[in-house]
Amino acid sequence: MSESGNAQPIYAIIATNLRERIFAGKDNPGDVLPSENTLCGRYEVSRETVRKAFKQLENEGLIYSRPHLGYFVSDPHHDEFTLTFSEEMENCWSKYRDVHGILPDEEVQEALQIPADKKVIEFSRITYDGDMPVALDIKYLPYDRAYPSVESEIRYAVFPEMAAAKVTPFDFYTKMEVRAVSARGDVAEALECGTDEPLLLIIRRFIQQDGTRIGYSKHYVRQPYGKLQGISGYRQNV
Amino acid sequence: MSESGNAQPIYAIIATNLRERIFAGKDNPGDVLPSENTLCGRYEVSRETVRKAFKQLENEGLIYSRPHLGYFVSDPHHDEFTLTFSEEMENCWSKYRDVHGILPDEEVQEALQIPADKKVIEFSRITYDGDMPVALDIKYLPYDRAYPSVESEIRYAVFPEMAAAKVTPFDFYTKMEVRAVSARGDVAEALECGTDEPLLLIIRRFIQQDGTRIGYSKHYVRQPYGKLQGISGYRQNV
DNA sequence: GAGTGGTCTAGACCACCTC
DNA sequence: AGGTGGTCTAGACCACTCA
Repeated sequence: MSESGNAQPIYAIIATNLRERIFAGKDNPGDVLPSENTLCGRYEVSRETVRKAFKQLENEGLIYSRPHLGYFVSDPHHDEFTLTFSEEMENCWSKYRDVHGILPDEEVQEALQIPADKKVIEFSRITYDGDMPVALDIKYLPYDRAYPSVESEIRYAVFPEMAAAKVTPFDFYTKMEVRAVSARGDVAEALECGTDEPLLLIIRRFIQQDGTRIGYSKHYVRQPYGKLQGISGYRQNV
Repeated sequence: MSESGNAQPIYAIIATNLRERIFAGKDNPGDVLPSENTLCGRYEVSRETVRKAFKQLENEGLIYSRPHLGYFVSDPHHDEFTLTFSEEMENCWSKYRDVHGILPDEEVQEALQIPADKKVIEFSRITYDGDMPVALDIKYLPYDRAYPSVESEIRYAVFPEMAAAKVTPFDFYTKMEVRAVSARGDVAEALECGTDEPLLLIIRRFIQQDGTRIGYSKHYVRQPYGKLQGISGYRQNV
């Protein structure tokens, strides 16, 4: 909030003025805003400068334009959250307990969209806080893709990097799913916790832009570790 | 200037060309892109047109600009997910079982940032699939704020709308937190489920832009209901 | 000093909408 | 026909970086 002189460009000032009206509730979702030419006159600036202000608000999600009609205030998306999830946990260390080729069960066949006779590599990794296991991560990758040949390389890699090894950085995206499950069988054993302890299960599917499945991961986390936090709505940061 | 039904504006063509190079891995994160003037010459267009192409890619998150240095390819954010969460569940109905003023316990005091002697309103709502309870939602609102006076209005409202009743649509945002918990005591009773059944707990804090707390909500969901799904990375939609 | 991106202007033509 | 936003031009000055 440091505005001693006038360091701000004109379009930013116009954008701020419009934004403040929306925040104050003077312009509400669905309302039409002043036209470009109106603001040109009001601020005595060129049209491109006004357009830059509108474009900025549009990028912030506050307004949208309907060609030939005008600019309108958007509906806020209070149900849409942004959150960060990473396998890496602070102050924790992890080790692979198992890396080997297997034939996929039905779940993995579906996730990687491969037939039952196509081998996959299964990576199983446990993360520890001190000597207490807090997370179990099981990954599946199609076998025919050439992953780093040296197994030692693989042992320390986490998933986005593993996927990125064979595709270009922007050529894949990830779908995630969050569930609550009880620790059971293998999982309870690996995490050295009681059956019925509630775990967060984060499932990820790594998908190439052309639809090809390049990875599947199940991440079990004991609580309160691996807390997922997100945020939604417009945050004033401009 | 190529014919053959070219509906796309020039800046979009330039953006597409740059984007395709990035997707193909010809330009990688950290790489510098051609300068504005270089592209002006290459495409024989004005500088503002080239700038529009760069601006679009910047808004897509593919590139960023460093003034006086150039445009660079971004690092992809494969750990950042977008997900949607709403109290409303498909094919389900819900009813409030309790709405009353109480004195906040420590947890609610912290969440709403109010003193122990400040009353809050507690709303407790259960969502059913048929006759089976699948979600319990408990909300807390500061008492001094004038919420819809008619209690019957409140009974059918969900949270973003309730908050929006007293603040303008863009004047608040939401922080969420996801945990796995076991059904216990009141919660198990309300959901008519066994103790130790794993539940997803979604906590939301509704915060005004000036920092004022306007709501706190705990949402317990039996599995596999209320599955949270998200997506990350660049999706080709252009 | 040459090159870069950031801002801004004063025009222009277009397609589409509403009156 | 007059208003709207979408695109585009050919200039301009600035502040900054780098060699």
